[in-house]
Amino acid sequence: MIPTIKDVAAHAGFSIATVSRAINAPHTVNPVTLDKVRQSIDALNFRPSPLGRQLRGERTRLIGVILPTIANPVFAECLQGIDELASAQGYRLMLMTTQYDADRERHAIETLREHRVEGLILTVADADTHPLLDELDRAGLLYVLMHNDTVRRPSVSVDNRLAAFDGVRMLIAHGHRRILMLAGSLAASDRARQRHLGYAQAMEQAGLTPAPALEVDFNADELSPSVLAHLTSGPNRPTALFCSNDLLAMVVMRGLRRARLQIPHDMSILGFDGLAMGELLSPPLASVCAPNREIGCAAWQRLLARVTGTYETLGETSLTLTLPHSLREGATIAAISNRNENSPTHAST
Amino acid sequence: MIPTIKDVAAHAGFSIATVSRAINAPHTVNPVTLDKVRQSIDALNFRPSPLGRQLRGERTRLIGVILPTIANPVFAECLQGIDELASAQGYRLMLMTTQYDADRERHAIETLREHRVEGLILTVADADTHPLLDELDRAGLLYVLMHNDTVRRPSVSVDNRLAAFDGVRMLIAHGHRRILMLAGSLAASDRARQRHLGYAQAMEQAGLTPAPALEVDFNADELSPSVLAHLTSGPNRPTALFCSNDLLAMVVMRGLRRARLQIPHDMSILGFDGLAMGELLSPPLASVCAPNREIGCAAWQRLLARVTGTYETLGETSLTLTLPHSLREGATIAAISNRNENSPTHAST
DNA sequence: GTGAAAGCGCTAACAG
DNA sequence: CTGTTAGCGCTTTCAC
Repeated sequence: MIPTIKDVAAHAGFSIATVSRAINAPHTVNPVTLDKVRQSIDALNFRPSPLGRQLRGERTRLIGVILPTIANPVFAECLQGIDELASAQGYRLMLMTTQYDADRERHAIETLREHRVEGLILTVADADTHPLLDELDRAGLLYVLMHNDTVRRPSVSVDNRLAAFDGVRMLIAHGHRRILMLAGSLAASDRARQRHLGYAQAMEQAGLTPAPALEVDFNADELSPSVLAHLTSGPNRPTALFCSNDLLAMVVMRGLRRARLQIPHDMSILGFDGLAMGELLSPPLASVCAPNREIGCAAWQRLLARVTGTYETLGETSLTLTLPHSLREGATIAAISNRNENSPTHAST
Repeated sequence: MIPTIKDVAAHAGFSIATVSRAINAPHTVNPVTLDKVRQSIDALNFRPSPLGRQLRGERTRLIGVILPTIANPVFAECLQGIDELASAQGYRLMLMTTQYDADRERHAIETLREHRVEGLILTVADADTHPLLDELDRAGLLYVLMHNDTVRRPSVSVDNRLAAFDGVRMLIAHGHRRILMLAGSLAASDRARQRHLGYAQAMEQAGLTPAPALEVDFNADELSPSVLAHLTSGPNRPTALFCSNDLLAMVVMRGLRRARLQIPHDMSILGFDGLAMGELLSPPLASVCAPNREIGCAAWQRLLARVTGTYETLGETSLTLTLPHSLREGATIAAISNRNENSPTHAST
């Protein structure tokens, strides 16, 4: 059905070796022959099978991508960056998602290794303590992490601690003093830790007391009563929330609205990620922005450099690449004045 | 580096054939032998190379997925559905995006064919007139379309015409009479056409005059002056907008807000797609909802059924599968009363 | 400049 | 029950 090199050889009246050469080393074959072979190739619409090549020990031009989920646009944005460069450079992507599940991560890596991917671009929960990454190191399978905040492994990320620090300082600059950090419930990720660290440092620098991150169930329709109590009751209720990612911020905002709190009047919100979509919200979501697409692109470039052995020419010495973050001052942050901070709308209705 | 079946054979002291049998037909080999072989497999951490199998003419267990983009969550949601079933059933996904570009579509299909994918799941702009799909038919490469609205080719979709019809009737039921449809600028897609048809039918059935779809530049930060003029000026300005997809609706809403229009007070908005994210917006986006994830799942099932030749057992006779749509009555739609519909906020300020 | 042949990892006859 | 062998599509010596 699909023509093979044999069919071309037969059609052109030459051996398969000549056809192969015509494809891979045109200058080594007689121009007349070359022309005939090329005509046969066109006539049969032949494309060499990567399978044959791969088996022969050639490069597979296959890169594995392992992401927690693509439901979160952060990862979709990274993937866009990777995909763009990959397809432009003639590489294929094999995609697997894990939902942060260790079994699925293991399975994904195994599967992709079987397929002889030349390298892996991935995001895991916690890079430093991830046993599978040690295995990859041992097995010599090249990889680059995205968003994982580690200095021990090849990775591309923002400085999560510093970025969170800057974000929370912005909240403080707007007059907020009681600021709480919210995190997803399965959030034992390295970056969530770093972000909390940055939060704590910003608080302490301003003479404020940081609190542990409050865990929020990502998938629930409403905020849990206990969380809601934390956020709304008492004179010590927070005036601003720093959410460990934008999607969480959106979920939290919905929960607050349902509890009749107005944003930003009754509560300011700062997210993290800088989802493109955040700018479309009303009010536009303030966020600590990571250049997600660029992170994908950079991860690709670094992986490819290592795969092709041209890593040194990149002029990079360190294992990790830290891309600059930025702050999006969306309208979900209100400046606060001391006199009205304790009288939320819902209390007065 | 990576162990082959030979290494296992040598390690276990049997022939490669026995090893192969131990893997693929354990019952045909002596239990004692089987045990030894399995120990060697574990010891060497051997996993059979799909390459060898594929080359041998076995099934590749590889499915190609071609999407316009993953920046639009509609497609990300579909992909989630596909991925979930695929990985559960031991298939691998090869993903390529096209941005609706014909060259990239061609290239994606070629590439995936070279890799001997067993089938293709894809979304194109216009399925009926797409020459590449005819080629696939001719070449015997199985595929299933998602979201494309056609009866001529295997596809899974909602009834876009009917869904739009229902959506616009909802707008009419809320008292709207001047309803405009907005579409993305490169929107010569089959589903956009069907959605406009549904819009037009709903309008006519209510004795109203449908207008051609107004094209909006998706990527611009602001709505163009000419579009804005259409939407805001004169006594005949629309009171409701039917946007051909949710992302467009979000862009349009931002544009309207920047023009100082309040939603839904000054303008009601209805989207199409039912993005999960829409419910997180404020106000929650009203939308004609397609079950995107289920569309992905169904496309997978149908493709797999055709690939494995069990299509008949699905009990389906028609080429296309139409999944039910639903209406999400978000707060972006206001009921309208005739007396105030001509005095938008911005005119009175 | 071209062809014959080996071999990549694996499965499937076919022998024994 | 197990081993030998051919061959999947391709590249690459090695002869000619």
